[in-house]
Amino acid sequence: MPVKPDELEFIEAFRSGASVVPAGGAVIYEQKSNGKLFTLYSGWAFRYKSLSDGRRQILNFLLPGDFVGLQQEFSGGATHGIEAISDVALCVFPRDGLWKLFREYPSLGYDITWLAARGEGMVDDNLLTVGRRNATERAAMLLMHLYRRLDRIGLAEGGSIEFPLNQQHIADALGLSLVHTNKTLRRLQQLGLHELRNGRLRLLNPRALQRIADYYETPPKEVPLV
Amino acid sequence: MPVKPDELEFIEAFRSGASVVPAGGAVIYEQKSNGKLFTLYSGWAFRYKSLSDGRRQILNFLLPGDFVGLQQEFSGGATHGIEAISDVALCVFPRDGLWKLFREYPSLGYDITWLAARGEGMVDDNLLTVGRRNATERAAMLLMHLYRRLDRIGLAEGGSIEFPLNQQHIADALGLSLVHTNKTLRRLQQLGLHELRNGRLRLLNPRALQRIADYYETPPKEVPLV
DNA sequence: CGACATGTTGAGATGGATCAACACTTGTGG
DNA sequence: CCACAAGTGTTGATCCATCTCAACATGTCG
Repeated sequence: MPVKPDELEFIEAFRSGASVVPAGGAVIYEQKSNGKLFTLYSGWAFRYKSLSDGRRQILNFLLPGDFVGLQQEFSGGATHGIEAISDVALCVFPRDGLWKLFREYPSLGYDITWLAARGEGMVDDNLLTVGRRNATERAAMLLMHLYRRLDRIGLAEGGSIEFPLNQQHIADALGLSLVHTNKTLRRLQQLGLHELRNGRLRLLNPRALQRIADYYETPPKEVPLV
Repeated sequence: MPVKPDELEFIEAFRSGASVVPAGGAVIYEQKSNGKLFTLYSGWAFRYKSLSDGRRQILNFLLPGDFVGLQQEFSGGATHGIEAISDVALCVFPRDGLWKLFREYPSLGYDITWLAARGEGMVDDNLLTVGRRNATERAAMLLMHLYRRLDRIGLAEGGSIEFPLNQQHIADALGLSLVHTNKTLRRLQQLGLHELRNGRLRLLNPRALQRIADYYETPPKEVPLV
């Protein structure tokens, strides 16, 4: 979506810098929040929460254009971590400038709210998946969902996308064990529904996948960029 | 939290009216969004999503002071329903006035973003619960969580709260079957951890419940009211 | 009184967890 | 160059938490 020049200027001034986090590194730690807001420029990351005995749940995946950090800002202590999956480039904003942004550029505040609401919508979807879909449906859901998101931001090339997740990531996102995740993915692959090789994902039968997942395309909407 | 008089005035003008929905009624339907935003004045409700074969997942419970409708506003079609549990009183805002609100009263826009982010934080918690906690832990979590929320808004009286949920609601919130939910709650009750009678919930051993759920109090934060 | 929603309990079935190997790749140091 | 450790993916065997099916109890409301 287009941004007005003066807004862009303010964003430039607002941001406190860019930053790069290597694959596997922590963008923010689960315990202590660091007072920052981020926009993801490139690479993959994920938000997660974990229990004290180590069980971990991935809340959602972050792709280029995604905005994060608001929950940290507003929810008291109950917080989440963010970890890079591939090398990641970030635009960093100081959190305490947020109010100034709302006051001086309400349109940007509106966009940020938009992005936050969209993020919540994605977590809603994941909660439905984890709460009510079985393992096969969950896996199909994940593949469809990620492919569509990448496709929508123009990162699908020749019917396949970069796919840097390992099976542990997938298991933690779907609320399944690692072993069962492996067996489930394997089954889908042997049914010829998808192909996962050399870090790229190709959907061989998207129609079947969306039917299994009971997950149908919704009309795309323009997304603002902050 | 205090609201400035002129803000209050704008809110009064902004809202398109109050509304009442009887217990069991739909506030908004899952399929068609109705272009409205709500603040819950009194009563209990819940947001949910369901699969086409009827499996249903409750995303979160809505209590007095909660604000809803943003996800509808921003996410394309993928939407949720809202249903009243007890009789519910609502303050209704027209959705298309939202931009005007951001522009003219950035502080209110900021508050709304706050509330939206807080809502997302709650869904994050539920996703961790459903994805990684077992049945006993989930039930303990739900009881603690709801008790604390009611307590924080001053609706706990004499160590107990109103509790209008039936076991089907609890099952749909926890991602469990109805039967297993019943057995799990029964076990907790027989261990003397809580008491559930005449539509009221009393926590007899909150320390044990929070230990089971691995869910500890976070420092409360002031919440804006819109 | 019967119809209906809700809660309770038992028996049996099963999807997914856990445990245990093993294969393959990559990077590291000797 | 090889030896080795570490990370990742794969597969089989077994276990158990939860689901499903089925029955019955209770209360409410017409």
